[in-house]
Amino acid sequence: MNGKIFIIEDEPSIIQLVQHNLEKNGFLVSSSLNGNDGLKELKKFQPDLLLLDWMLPDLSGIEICKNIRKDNSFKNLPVIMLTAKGEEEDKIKGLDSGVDDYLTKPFSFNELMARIKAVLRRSNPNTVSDNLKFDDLMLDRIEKRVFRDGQEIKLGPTEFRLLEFFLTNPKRVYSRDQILESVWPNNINVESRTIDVHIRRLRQSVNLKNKKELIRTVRSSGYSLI
Amino acid sequence: MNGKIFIIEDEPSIIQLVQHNLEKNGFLVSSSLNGNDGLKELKKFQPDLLLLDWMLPDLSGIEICKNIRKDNSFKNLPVIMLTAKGEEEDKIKGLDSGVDDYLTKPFSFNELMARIKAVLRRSNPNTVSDNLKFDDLMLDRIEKRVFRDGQEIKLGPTEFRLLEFFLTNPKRVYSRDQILESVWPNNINVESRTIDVHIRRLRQSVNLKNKKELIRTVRSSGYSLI
DNA sequence: TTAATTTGTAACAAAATTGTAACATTTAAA
DNA sequence: TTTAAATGTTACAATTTTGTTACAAATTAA
Repeated sequence: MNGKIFIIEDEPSIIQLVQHNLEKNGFLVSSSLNGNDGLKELKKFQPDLLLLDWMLPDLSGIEICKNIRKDNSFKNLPVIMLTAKGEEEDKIKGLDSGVDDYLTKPFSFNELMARIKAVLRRSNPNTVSDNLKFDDLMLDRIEKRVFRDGQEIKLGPTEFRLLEFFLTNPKRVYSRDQILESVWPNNINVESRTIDVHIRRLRQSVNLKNKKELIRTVRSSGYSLI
Repeated sequence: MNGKIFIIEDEPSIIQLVQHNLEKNGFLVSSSLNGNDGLKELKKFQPDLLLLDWMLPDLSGIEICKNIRKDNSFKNLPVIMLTAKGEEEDKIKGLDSGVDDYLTKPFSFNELMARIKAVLRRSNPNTVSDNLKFDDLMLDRIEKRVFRDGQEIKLGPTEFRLLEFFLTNPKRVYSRDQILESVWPNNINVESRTIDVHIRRLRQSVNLKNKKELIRTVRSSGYSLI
């Protein structure tokens, strides 16, 4: 993941949280606490996407947005609007003014990330890559392929989902219940021991010869990547 | 303002000035005058941030920084590097080596304070990671791992829970009944002497050679960390 | 359709963990 | 000092947890 994201938001704690997490995800981030500063900084920063708060101390998000659209170099800058609860009735107005998406506070970072990806994929596919990497392992979510050390590994559907799940939080230990919930369809019921068998299958595929073990067993707790 | 800050800097007058002012601002501060001492003290002190001089009599700031990053319990310790004038061209190198920010001497205390705040603000959301620390011991609840002095210690499930329990209130003495209630599943019944055996096992794992005893026996009362 | 792949479970093997008893050592009190 | 209580230590059998394999049912591809 790469690309530049600019944030105009007057709540420092939100900026902090979002900025930190976006940076962890590989984005370059800059921000302003009010509209006028934001408009100036924006030109310097030349972002690929703008996160814009609805309510700002000086200008409203809408005004900023209209302002931006007047500027030729920002005609196509994607904007995601952040609105506080209770401003919902204005959503349509927001979308009319050239906003690409909106998000109601409070929101989870995952939600935000999903929107950002979706918008960026439309406007600038280069900035989004859905590859999960860990150690010498690489999982391509789009093409549904897995490589270790550059060499492709063939996985069955369940093994793929299992590995994908672990890769979203490598090193973290997941219980069998957590794994079941996240990797198996919501309605289906399988024995928790079934996981052990799939872990075994995943291990067999992933542990190419002369490669170190990738899946750690944590007795009485579950499994994790390592 | 609170938190612990460690300083490695060979100029006593700078240490004095900075330490005094930081303490006035509510920080707990400790320091060393050279790299080797610093690395040792660091482990004992478990700071939330490190101020690191670039030029030291023994190791360079860069070397120390690399050294620190190798240690699992310090992977995310924020570091602010202090460089003397004329070393500016090395700034990028400094940032590459895992430094979070730098400051060129001479600097005003206000400047330093602003950087510290900024860095801590960024790293603090990270500090919510479920790590329990005590002395040179670190327990990662997410990854289910324990480190002493940076070195991993393998524990069985019960030993892990036992240590986790003690770490939530280190130094506090717990009776065998309290330990039983909190560490063992609610329905199960075991002899209170069983705890002694598990304490013994925990001690054996945790007391790496040449390390001081971590678990204290309080006769007729129970056990605690120390 | 047939063939191939994938999936869940049972059954057994292997390994790790656990509780307890028995004995040793330390500590505090008499 | 002697004695009793508390704790340390060790060994071991029972139990729990996980690894592994085989196989039939279900699903998908050919």
